[in-house]
Amino acid sequence: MMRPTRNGAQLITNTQGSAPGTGPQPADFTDVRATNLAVVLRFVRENAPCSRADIAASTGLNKATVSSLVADLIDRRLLRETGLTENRVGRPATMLVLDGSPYAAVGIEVNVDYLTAVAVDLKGEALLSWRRAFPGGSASSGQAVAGIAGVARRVVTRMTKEARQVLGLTVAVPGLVDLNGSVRLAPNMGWRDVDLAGDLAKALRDPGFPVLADNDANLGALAELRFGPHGGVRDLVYLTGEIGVGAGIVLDGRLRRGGAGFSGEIGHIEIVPGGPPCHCGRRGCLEVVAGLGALLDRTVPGGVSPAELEPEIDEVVQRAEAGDPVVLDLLDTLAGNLGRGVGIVANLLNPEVVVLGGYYVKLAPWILARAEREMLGRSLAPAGGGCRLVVSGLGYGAAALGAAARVLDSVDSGRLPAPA
Amino acid sequence: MMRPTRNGAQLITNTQGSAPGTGPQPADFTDVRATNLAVVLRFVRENAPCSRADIAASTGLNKATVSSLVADLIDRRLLRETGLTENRVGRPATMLVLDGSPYAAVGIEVNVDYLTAVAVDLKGEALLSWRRAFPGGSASSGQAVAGIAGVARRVVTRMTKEARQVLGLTVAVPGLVDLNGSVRLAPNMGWRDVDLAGDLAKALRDPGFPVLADNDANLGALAELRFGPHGGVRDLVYLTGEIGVGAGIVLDGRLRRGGAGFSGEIGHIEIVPGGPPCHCGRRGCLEVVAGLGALLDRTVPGGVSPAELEPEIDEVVQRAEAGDPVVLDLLDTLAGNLGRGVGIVANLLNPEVVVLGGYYVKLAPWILARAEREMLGRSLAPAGGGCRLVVSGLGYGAAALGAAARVLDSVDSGRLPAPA
DNA sequence: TTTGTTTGGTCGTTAGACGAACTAACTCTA
DNA sequence: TAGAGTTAGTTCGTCTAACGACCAAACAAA
Repeated sequence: MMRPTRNGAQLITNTQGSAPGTGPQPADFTDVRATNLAVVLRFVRENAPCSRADIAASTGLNKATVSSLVADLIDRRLLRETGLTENRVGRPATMLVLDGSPYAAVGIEVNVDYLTAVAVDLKGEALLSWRRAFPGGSASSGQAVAGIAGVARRVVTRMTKEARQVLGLTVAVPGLVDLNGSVRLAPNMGWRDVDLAGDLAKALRDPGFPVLADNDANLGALAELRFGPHGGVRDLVYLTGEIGVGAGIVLDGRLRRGGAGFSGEIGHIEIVPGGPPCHCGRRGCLEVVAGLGALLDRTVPGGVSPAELEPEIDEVVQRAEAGDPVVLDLLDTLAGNLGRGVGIVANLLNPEVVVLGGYYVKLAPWILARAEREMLGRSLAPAGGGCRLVVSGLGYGAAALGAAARVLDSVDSGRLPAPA
Repeated sequence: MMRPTRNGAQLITNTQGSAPGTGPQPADFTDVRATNLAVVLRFVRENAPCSRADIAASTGLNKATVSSLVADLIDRRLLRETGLTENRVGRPATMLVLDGSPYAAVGIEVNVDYLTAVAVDLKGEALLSWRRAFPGGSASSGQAVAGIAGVARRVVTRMTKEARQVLGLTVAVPGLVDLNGSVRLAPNMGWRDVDLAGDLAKALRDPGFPVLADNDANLGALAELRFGPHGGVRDLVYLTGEIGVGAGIVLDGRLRRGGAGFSGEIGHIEIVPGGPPCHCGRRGCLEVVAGLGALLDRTVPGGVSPAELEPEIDEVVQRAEAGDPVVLDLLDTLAGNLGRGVGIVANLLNPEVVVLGGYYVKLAPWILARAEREMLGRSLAPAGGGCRLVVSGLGYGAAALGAAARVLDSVDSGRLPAPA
């Protein structure tokens, strides 16, 4: 019998952020139930299709308990029985899968020039993926919120038409977002102190599901954790590669936002003292020596316009492919500077993986190796403390996907929809 | 009635590190009990003396439950009733306090030139504090382990004479310590791949209590969290100020060690590109531009010997007090570089507090203000995202104290001693 | 003394995990 | 084709431990 060891002391802890200073909350039976429901749900997510017996064997829960938990989850329409049975000796098992049809999790990513909306089902499979131009940089924050609300409403009605209940909506923003979902500073958007989560909830008039906002890098990290090929990784850092550079930090399996929610601002760490000026007022920030703005400023005549970012990057890629020495040299320098930033992360946080996202993905063939060398050479721990530098496979919508993942995470953490 | 709100979803999670890849463990009643015992224990620690009724009112636990939990904790000799009653209307309360007499938590800090051993009771009050010369830098690791074991044995027999049961022993080491308590690299000690926790447990021959090892900066952070004046802070970074500089990172109330346990190696982040060479083979590391070695190299003729660190620092302090412009200038430069390092931490992790420990404490009058200015000027978030730079009040034994705190933490997390 | 207030304990209830026994449904073997 | 063996899932009783209600004890104030 391969009963898994339960390693001693466990504590019941708040999964959602609790008020600071509040001690750990006591536990009662409903917490046990919620915990075990979440355990079963996550197990099925990772091992579907599987039988009740599989769950009992792997989690260590009693068979009877598993049956009860599964019945509860089926009541809540989170799981579904498939008629399928395995073809082995003994009584055939009724297999369980996540029920993909009744629910949707919605994520929206806003940026200077575009807006991405995605909806996924419980399994994480895409139900909808929109990308449209969005004057985030030029509109007032009020107009922007109205625009986001409009898109959100259309997504919700679409989901409702498909008979899906929306479990939640999260918005990803490139900027400082506090723990209440209020945008405190988004330089590229020109926002300051915009209560995005609150205003959006108001604009949606009691939507019946939680509305959250978070930093795009944080949500990118969540997307990698859930949808990326990083099985079992609990310490991961995601780097956005847009005009700005931000980091999403996952340690011990959860996003770490810092005291005010402003962690991950790697873009304004000084990498080259006395280097080129940054719009933040300082010099030599990672963003200006390893961000895309700097690269394009020097390769594209006439400077960068956010709306033209995509074709401009493509031009850089083409010139790199053609062997243009100027571009190759610029990319190599960028890679070196990026590697120095990654080295700082590796030394300070010792993650298992650092994932490069955004436009870094397209540039990876020319920057990944150099940046990784640089990181390894700067890490005190041998072999970088086991840190790998990899490229995201999620494409541009990573933050939007992560915003949807944020909703699924809260379900996985025990916020289950009520039974029918 | 001021019943505290329990905010919805809670999950039972492993408090001790679980095997990577292992999903969250399911919960049962014993977990609820362990959680609530720990809640009561912590409440009494923070609010002693207090009555059962106080506990029930503040934690939200039922009075009957509190009575049962308290009885259990008294059985385990963790709590004690004092005859004291409050002089108010109504029936007088029997007050509860932590029982300081039956247990001891032991922490040992080894360093290049000295060794510190402390023992504290459940309340965190010092029972013993030894500091002695220790040839950590020159002895072989085997000899060092034997020496540490000798000290540990003497501490344990001393505690046994006082009729105290030792709850655990933790050793703080300046270097990379993996999650199993094995020292992978300690340059200043000349150690590599020394299974300190294991070897020490062997040398103590089945001591009957857990033996752990961890990085000195990590444990310094724990000491600040428990014994420092940072009430309710959940995001804190501690910086050691020895020959090397290390960081201990606490996020969301717990130490974050990274994937392999090597987080916090801030000392070898490049602060001054092309700066002075570091013993690690690179240049311009924080350690050489903001560490004490660099300072002393330039103020004390003939270089630094670890054994003479203390008097040499004192000399620097005297010269600074006397207004020596050379020393003041060096200190200002050091403070600037240190502030750049702290700025990196503030941008990346957004802690509420960064605590300067070790010899930085003595130098604080000349470095704190400049370093904080530098940090604030480099933080993207307004006002440093709320980050404060402060000086430790714990003195040199911080890591040893933190090592003992590590033991108390494991008690607070539910690893209670068995009832008599 | 009486009345009110607070403490802390007892008792019965309840949620929910667990273990054992049982039934169901299949494959394999003789 | 008839067991025998094997695995799946359910039922039922047990047990742990939190909870709510009630109660006695012990004091202050009137």
